[in-house]
Amino acid sequence: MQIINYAYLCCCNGNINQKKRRSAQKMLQKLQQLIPFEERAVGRRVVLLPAGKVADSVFYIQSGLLRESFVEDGKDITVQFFFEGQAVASIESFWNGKPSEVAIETVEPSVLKVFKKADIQAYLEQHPESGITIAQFAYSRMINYYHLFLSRIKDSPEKRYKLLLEEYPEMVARIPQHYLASYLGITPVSLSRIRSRK
Amino acid sequence: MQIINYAYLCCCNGNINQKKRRSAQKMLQKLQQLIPFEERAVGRRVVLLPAGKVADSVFYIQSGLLRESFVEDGKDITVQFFFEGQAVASIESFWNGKPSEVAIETVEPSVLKVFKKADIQAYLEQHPESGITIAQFAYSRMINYYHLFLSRIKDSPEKRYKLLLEEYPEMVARIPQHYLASYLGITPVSLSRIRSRK
DNA sequence: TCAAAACGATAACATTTGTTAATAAGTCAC
DNA sequence: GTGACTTATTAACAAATGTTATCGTTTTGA
Repeated sequence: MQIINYAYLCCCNGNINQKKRRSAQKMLQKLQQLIPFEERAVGRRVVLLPAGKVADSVFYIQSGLLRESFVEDGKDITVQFFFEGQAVASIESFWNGKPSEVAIETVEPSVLKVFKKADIQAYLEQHPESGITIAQFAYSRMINYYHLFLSRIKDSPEKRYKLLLEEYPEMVARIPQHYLASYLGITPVSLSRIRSRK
Repeated sequence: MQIINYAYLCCCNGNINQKKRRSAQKMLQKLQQLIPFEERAVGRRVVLLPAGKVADSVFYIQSGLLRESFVEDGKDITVQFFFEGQAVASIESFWNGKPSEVAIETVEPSVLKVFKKADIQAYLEQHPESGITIAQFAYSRMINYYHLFLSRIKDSPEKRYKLLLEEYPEMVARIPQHYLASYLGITPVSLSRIRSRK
């Protein structure tokens, strides 16, 4: 059971539906009794993990809104958003111990539960079946990025905005437009135009 | 050792450098002594796995050139190319047993070694340490898609073409231009223009 | 070998997005 | 509250790409 928990802890980021999110939250509640964590309240626009730093924590979002981003040619690009009930880490950095290519920061003031890598590792060592855990985690993350990838290359920015509006209206309503634009791969000006032409 | 082999069998797709490819090929040679396979010679434009079908094979490319693609709004979009010495499967379908979102087909006439899922599973069952194997496989695939994803959202089509020309000139030389265009996310007409203006 | 198909270049025009700038409304911190 | 900053809209123009079509050339497959 803990195996699934951990898979969810690290996997349930990305745009997931209500059912999946509730399921993941249940799992994460149990997990919080197994691995120690520290609660942390932060304001908006606080950088939790700067690009270039090695990730040593997983952030569970009690309340608030986070985003994963990077800067290329002076442009700020948003990769994903994360909401309450989800868990976030710069996964490649977290597992490799390499500097993160992406930054993680708050969009809104947030309350987080911070799990340290050392504590997670200690837990995994006590549970040898964690081999399956890691596989599930890595696999789910792969699927997540795969779908993000496909959505970017399949559709025009305009179509992607419309799909987002249909499927995740709460995202569109809540996320500042210039972040949404960088997530859609366009400029804020262009997003404003798309919105205005119906 | 077999663990790493299998990881490579499934991971060494994507644009990898010469060193990595040689290493992977060595691994795959050993692997061919462990898991039964069938050799298959096919012409160009042969669909090995149609979109919608469940993947039950991994294709090792003895010679030739394959591509992974899907059709959206009547447009044919190339996700990745695969060359000799690489192994290919529609990974999500292969592991989930779900219908594949993508098709796999030959670009050039190719000679393939076909490993059946049942044979791979039988091998994994005989080697309980395969837990690590699957993790490595899934993780590597994730990194692969992650970087494909980042390259798509970071750079303009023109910049991506130039980078491809610098890093993988053999790809540009060998792959028909209209496939390259769909890989870069543009029309053949637009690629032709980019090439002509320098 | 030869007809059909595939491929790539080019042109003309439409559409979309980027860029820069001005403006107005909203928010935050003091 | 108030001034500074942030955010979103709109306009005008530039740049890039899409769309459609034509035209040689090459390749393919029978």
